[in-house]
Amino acid sequence: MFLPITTIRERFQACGLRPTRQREIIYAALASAKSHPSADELLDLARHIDEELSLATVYNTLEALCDAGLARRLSAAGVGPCRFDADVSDHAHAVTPSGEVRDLPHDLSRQLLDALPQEKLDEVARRLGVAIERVNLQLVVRPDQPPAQS
Amino acid sequence: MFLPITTIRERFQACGLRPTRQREIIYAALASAKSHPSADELLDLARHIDEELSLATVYNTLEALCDAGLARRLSAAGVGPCRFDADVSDHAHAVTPSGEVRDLPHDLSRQLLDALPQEKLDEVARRLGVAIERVNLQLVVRPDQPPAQS
DNA sequence: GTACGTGCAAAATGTTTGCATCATT
DNA sequence: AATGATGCAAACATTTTGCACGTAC
Repeated sequence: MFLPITTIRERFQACGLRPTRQREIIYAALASAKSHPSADELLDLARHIDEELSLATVYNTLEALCDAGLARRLSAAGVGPCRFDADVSDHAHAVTPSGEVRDLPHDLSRQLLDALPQEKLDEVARRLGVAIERVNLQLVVRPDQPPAQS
Repeated sequence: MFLPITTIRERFQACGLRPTRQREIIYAALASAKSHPSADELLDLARHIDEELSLATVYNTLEALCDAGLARRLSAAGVGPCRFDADVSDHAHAVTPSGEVRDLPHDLSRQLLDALPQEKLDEVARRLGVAIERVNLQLVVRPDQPPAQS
């Protein structure tokens, strides 16, 4: 469930991040969360372990993690608070109108992302005069099952 | 440059939106903007025409437009204010780390989106138990830098 | 006339910052 | 010891809301 503390420290060291207790707790909580928590939700999770943790530290830590490449900011349809993901591998998301974000099954993420022709991405880069850092694929979805209410 | 007022009114009527002066101005400004303005930027644009327009009306109108399907909310990398787009056709965006959003050339948008295999999207819908409303494709880019040599 | 839209200000929400203190190097 | 992180509160940025008034139907 939780990443071993040694793994966390190795990753921090590799990025030059100081391994403070708070950062370790926040990163462990983010990495173990199946959802993509907001800073606020992450504070709740992390406070199960350290009652004294502050929201400012959560924000500071998330920024440090994103800068270091250990986490990513997710833009959930432009509504609600920003969400975070400790899985920095290329993968696609399903977002609901209400701002929930779920991972796609990893094999499908891969198949969809691999379907994008590299030469077209290169052409975009050339025509816009930019370098493409990564591809962000979101499927905007709505639940199939009607909520038994009229 | 600007949509004819008759076109705007037709669209509003088709959606059941009351054609108020403010809404017409805001929609015309949004539709004519090549960028993807935030509510605040849109207020600046629209105030060239109506000095009295309020930010609350801009937000209310943008929500009405999005609900009516005449505009879309863009999630610009999770930073800064929400951005809006009056082009509701399927197209991809390039987003910079600073939160700027540009359209991809329309032909490339189309080619990239068409490359996603429909049967894989169907499989996602089936496996997640959702309906896919649309596909959101963003290329995270950074301005070109001199090519590195190896 | 009724229902809905507008404008203002205030509130709510989400995020960043200044600063004294504390921990890691 | 020096540098950088934490926690608190206050500031800041963004968006929503309550309400009196105005406008479209």
